Amino acid sequence: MATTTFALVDCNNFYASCEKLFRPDLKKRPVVVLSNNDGCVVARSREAKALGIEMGVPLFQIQPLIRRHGVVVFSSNYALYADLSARVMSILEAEAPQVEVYSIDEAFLDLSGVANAVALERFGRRLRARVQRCTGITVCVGMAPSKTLAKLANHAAKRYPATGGVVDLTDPQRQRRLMALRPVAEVWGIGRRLAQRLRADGIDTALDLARADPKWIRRHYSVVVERTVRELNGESCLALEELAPGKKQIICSRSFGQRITTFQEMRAAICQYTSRAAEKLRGEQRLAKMLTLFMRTNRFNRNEPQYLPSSSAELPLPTDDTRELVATAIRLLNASWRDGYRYMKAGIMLSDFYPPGVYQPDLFEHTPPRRDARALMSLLDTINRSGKGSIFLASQGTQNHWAMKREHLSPAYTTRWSDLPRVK
DNA sequence: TCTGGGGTCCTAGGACCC
DNA sequence: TCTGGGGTCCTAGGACCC
Repeated sequence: MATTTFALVDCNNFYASCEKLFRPDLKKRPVVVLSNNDGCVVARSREAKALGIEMGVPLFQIQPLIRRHGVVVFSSNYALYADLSARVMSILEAEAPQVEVYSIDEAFLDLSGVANAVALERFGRRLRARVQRCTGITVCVGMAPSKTLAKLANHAAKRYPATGGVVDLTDPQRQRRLMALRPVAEVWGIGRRLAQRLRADGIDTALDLARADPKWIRRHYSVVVERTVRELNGESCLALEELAPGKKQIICSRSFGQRITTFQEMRAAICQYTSRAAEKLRGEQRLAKMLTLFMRTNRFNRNEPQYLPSSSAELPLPTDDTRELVATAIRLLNASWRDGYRYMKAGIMLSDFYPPGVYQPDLFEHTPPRRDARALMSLLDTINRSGKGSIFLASQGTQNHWAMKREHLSPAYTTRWSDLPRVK
């Protein structure tokens, strides 16, 4: 049997690179991209990393650094990143027979067809050059017999410039040499908590983990960590998944640009989130039977009274009708709202999904579905997708001063005609 | 003053059934 | 009055990922 070879292709500093793409003047400048609400740093260019700006750090904590070094700051512009991501992925799909799009900036490839090490390395370099030429985005490529090792190979490709951004880790000797150098926390699937426990057990490097007894690991940790051990030893336990499995839940939640203190504002926000979630649900072609609502005060402020209610309701029948879902959300809100708190964040979650037409109601559930619902909802989605304007329920409100803060937003260079970059 | 959003999987414990 | 053991389903919480 031929062994499998996976490649992990990962875009370098993806969001920051996207922003730089249309601003050649920023080529050598440190650039950071912020989370929603301009809260935290979620992407840094190479120059920004060199300044010691950490992933996830709140913006206000690095203001002095930003001023001192002239760091250029962007709000996140998902329309831009999603569009560039699609371009990168389409190139990968043209070059490899099987591709799993793992996230917005990375994909696993099945390279089992590529015969030997020389060919693998050449394949990686060609792929990298092609993505660079066609999109302007730089990627790194790691190749190995399991996904976990391919991840590790990719890290090495990023960390060691001498590799030219491509690492073939199919050779077991080479795997061990690299694993001896890398801390266990860098292994895919080992987060902060597990790394801490593993270190207490004397497992410091990736190689220490690879050499641990899988049975012992299973007993003291979990089947997940056991699988990681096997993967580090070149045994592929995680298959390539070309078709994304259907979602099991849909969440729509946001922190507010300004704290919410009134019921009216909260109701408008909840209506908006629920409408958006219903839209996503219809996009998945599913009906939901369960809706959960949650609200949060600011957990970072210890001097403030805290309130974090969360409640769920079952719909009489699975539905994707915005009006029914909004009515249910409002019912939950009425029950859990308390005056006197400064709410920082709220959200709703849809779960317990059914494909249309299969749900078997019992004898006593006979609320007839609204007959016009299907047509109305699909009309709503068509209009809102057309880009010519949008329609929404009046309850969503029109004056949302709590809306998301995006003070450093770049233009929609690739998805809006009026924002097309001009060449002078 | 200012701290993201959207997901998945596993496990332990309780309820319930035979 | 004595009072088992095993299976399944559900949920909450924890851990991880990007």
